[in-house]
Amino acid sequence: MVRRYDPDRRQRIIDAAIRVVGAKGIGGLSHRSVAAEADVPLGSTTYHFKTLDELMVAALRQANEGFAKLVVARGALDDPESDLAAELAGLTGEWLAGDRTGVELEYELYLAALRRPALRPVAAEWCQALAERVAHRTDPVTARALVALLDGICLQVLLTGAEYDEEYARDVLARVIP
Amino acid sequence: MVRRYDPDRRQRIIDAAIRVVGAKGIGGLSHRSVAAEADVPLGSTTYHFKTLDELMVAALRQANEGFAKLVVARGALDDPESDLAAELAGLTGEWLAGDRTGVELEYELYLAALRRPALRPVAAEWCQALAERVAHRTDPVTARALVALLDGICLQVLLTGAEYDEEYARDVLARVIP
DNA sequence: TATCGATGTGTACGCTCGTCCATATGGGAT
DNA sequence: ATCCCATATGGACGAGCGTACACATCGATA
Repeated sequence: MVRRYDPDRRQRIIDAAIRVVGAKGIGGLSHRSVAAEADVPLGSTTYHFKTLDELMVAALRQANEGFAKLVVARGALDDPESDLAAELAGLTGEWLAGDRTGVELEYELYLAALRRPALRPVAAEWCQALAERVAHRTDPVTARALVALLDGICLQVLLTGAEYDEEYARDVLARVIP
Repeated sequence: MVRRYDPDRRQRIIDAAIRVVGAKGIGGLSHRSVAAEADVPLGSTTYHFKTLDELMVAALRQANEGFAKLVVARGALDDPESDLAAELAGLTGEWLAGDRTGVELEYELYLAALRRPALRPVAAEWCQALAERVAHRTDPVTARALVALLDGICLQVLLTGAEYDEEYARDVLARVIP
């Protein structure tokens, strides 16, 4: 009963949900775990998000924006003269080098989307947004392939625990570009 | 109390687990759901598989063999004169065209392994087995890239619900091969 | 045939979960 | 100043869960 008026409650719940997914995975996401992480009563999470899907969509959509911000902040893909393969490889390297939470969360989204139709649009948004951005520098078919290859490379890194090899990534990405 | 002696009990439980994962996803896998699917009492699943991880590993490892069988049955990747990109694209097409259960299960495994260390080796087995097989026809670096690209393409198909475009796959795969 | 260990069975415990709801509160519209 | 409704709260409910355990059964071995 400490905080009866809390205008940012909803946002804080979303932030807490992202932390929970980062720490315990999507499987660990529950109204209760989020409520505890956000330090709000259970009823508060169920009030703002009637269903778990609703909460997941909100959290993962916000997480997507995090990656988009990295792209913009890096100014990547803007310079038409730059080496596209190197840009993508570097961008991915930066992404993987930073807080892995965001990366893992992104691919957990993929997993969840396979089974939860509610998440499909969010997953589609993410890869389409990147593909469209890349398409400015090449043709749509190549852009799609580049995104697919990057997905595969990231997955291999996450699954095998191997170091991300930026040079390797740049090399094989370059092969895809006609 | 119908069947007191049941030598194939363990195998039937594994088969049931695969069906459960196919139908409800890894999240729907539980001792109870598998017991119901296999038509055995709860205690039977906990007897043969002390933990859920143990059951999942057994089920997913068996599922992996399914794909390997497809590769062998098709005789793919054997003829050194054939078009490697076309072989891979065709193999993937056949895989995606058949019972989607196996495909979805494979990627659920992939992504579940992100959070469950027990599954990492099984996931690694799968992609390494394919990569090694492909490596017979090209160099290891290229093989790894081909597998990554295939993973990305499959994910895009599964997530967007789009048709698998074998021609497109063959094209971009060919670009990766030096 | 007697015995033993592997296998099968049923149940119970304690936990977390999603969901729902009656009630309290207070900011903003009137 | 008053009232209304969005917001906040805490608890209750039933379901499903993993796990553990005592007991039953049976094949194999001695």
